[in-house]
Amino acid sequence: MSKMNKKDQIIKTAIKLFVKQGFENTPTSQISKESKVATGTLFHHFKTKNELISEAYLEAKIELFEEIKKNLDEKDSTKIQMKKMFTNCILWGLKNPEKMKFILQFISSPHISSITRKKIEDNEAYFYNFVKKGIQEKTIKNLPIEYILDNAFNQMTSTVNYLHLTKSKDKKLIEKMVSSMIDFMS
Amino acid sequence: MSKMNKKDQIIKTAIKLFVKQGFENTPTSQISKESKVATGTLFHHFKTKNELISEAYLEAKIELFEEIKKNLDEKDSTKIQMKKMFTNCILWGLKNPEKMKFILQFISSPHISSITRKKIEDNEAYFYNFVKKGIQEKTIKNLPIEYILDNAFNQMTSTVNYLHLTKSKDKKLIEKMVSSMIDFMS
Amino acid sequence: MSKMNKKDQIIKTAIKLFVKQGFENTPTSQISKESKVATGTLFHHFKTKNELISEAYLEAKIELFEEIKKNLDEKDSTKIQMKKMFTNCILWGLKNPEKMKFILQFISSPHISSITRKKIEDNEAYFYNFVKKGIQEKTIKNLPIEYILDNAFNQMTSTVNYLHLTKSKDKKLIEKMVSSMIDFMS
Amino acid sequence: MSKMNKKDQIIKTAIKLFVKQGFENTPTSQISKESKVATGTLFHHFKTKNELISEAYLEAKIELFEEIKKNLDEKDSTKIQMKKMFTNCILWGLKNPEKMKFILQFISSPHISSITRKKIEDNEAYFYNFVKKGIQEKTIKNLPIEYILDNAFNQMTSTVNYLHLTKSKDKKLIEKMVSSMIDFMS
DNA sequence: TATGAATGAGACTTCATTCAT
DNA sequence: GATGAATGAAGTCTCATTCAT
Repeated sequence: MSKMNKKDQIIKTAIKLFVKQGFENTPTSQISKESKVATGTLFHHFKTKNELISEAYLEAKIELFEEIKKNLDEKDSTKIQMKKMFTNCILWGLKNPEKMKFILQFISSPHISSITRKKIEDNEAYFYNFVKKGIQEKTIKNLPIEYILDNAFNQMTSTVNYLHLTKSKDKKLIEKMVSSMIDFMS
Repeated sequence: MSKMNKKDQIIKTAIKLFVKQGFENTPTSQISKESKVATGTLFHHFKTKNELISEAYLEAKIELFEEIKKNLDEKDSTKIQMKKMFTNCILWGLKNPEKMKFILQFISSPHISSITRKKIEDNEAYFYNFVKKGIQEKTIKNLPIEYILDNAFNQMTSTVNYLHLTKSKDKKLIEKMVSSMIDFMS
Repeated sequence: MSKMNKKDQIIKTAIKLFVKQGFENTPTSQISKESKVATGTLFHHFKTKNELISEAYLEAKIELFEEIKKNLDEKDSTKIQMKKMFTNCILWGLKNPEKMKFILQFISSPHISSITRKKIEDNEAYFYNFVKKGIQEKTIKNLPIEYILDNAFNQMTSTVNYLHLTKSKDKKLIEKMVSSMIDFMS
Repeated sequence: MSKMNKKDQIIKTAIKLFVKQGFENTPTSQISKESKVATGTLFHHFKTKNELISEAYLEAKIELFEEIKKNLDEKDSTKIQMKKMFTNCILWGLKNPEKMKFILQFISSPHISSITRKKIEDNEAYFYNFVKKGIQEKTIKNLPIEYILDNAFNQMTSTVNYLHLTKSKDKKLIEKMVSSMIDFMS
């Protein structure tokens, strides 16, 4: 048995189930049962189901952010870094297609508390600054930063979606898609 | 007040509420109450809640398709037609932000029946052929057609979303966004 | 089977159970089961358990009021009318000791909605005016009317309680008690 | 701040909350939180929630009894002693409206253990004997002693309640009320 | 076509109490 | 004495859907 405490065990189970079934179709009873804790334990750690959803979402989103930033070298050119980030994201998305959908689902969900949104925005600051610098350098088009970020994420979603649906792992194709996204931005 | 029949009134209310609250958080009872019809009436017109959302989705999507195709001249170049379509879509989205959000929200919803999906695909054929021709002409990048279409729609969503949030009607900005999308595609 | 509709059947059962067990110890599930209706039916007629409690309370209280006013002759002297009312109340209380306790229990309950309180006050107006007239005639002591009414009800409660506990039906004793109350008031 | 120990702090908080919300609507968790002790601490001092209310009730009632007996002079006439007692009670009630309400609310609560009831009865013996003597002397009406005691307490409750609600401190009024109660008894 | 009372499975949440630390 | 995470039975309420009128 892993040495995970009950709260973490609940979050882990919740993510797994939300990803598989969507959160509206995942009763708290199922989460507690599969976490092997009592119903009361879940509500001891999370006042409401929404609070659990928020925390689970935050955890998933932070995982993705960390993944995107992996192996980034600030000495590389903006374009190369962008390429790396897109690729990181797509590869993670292909390995975790359901988690990717899960994150997408939540983007405009009323379940996410404003506190959680704030924490996510803090994590997004890194990307915000990256784009800002790119615009200043003229490597990235002078469009509103929020627009660029949102759009980039949406494009990655389409990409992962397509690759997943067609079960394609064609490296050339992925490269072409990434370069298409870079065309959009620069 | 328009002389809308009960069925249309129900669809209109449903879209409004689904967008505001999400599908799972909108009881049919609320839809019927706000439509000023009896609960039985809703189920008289739509066998199930899923059938209601499927019909609503189909209706919204077809309206959008018609709008995008408006004033298109086949004698124009592919690029000019593309520009017109993007612009048509964005303008419609700005005029109908709720419907646009609704379409976005339910793009990959498990509640939309496969029959409805099939009908939508039939309507999408026009755009599919448009892209196909563009690729043959080499005006559009040689990427999978489904990917291009999905991506294009996602980009328009981001765009409408951004413009709507910032309440911007800046024509120059819209033009830049449209040209960015065209860069992506060509 | 009685020709009572479901709503009335629910109220009747609720009063019976609230009286026997107290309302905090009476689950809505028991009420619906003993009323032979579905859980949903109870909540179709009463939005919340509190709404049911309020209506049940109102019904019991109005029954008592009607009972107190029974056989009253406005041509009688104030004292004779008072005597009749006290006696009516005590006899009803002895016949319905549980209902009497139920009413008492609720007097300052937070479960009773303000709408219900208003309706009860309307019904109490009769007694208010009776006391007012008595004070003007100098048959009743010049003390605040609300005070007199509340006190009178409390005294009747003590009386019913005592008689019930000791299982006494001693007519002489009851008469003495009534005359004691009248002494208090006049 | 007084240097109250945890047990007393719990009782004090419990009384306050029981009066405001009722027994059934006051979770032990709220009591421990507002007392700034852990949940376990509450159950360390009181085996069950019922034991807590029993102890709180006993404590409040004994405090009241002591207060009523204050400054009593056995050489005074029964009437004068009665007057003093009524006045003592009313004044205490006005100073401690919450405790007074608490006592009233739980007079016939099934949650008070029979052991506690027995202890209270022992304390009531003083008043029982006082009334008994009064009846023998013919200063007090020949009615059942328990009835007289219960009724007297109920009347004081009404009185305190009225004075508290109207925020009246009118000495003349209080005197009239006291004399009304004495009329009832003698 | 239209109505709305009736249904009952199942959802979320509460809460007194225990126990290892 | 003091702590607070853990428990799980039981409570209130929701909601898509049906059906007699």
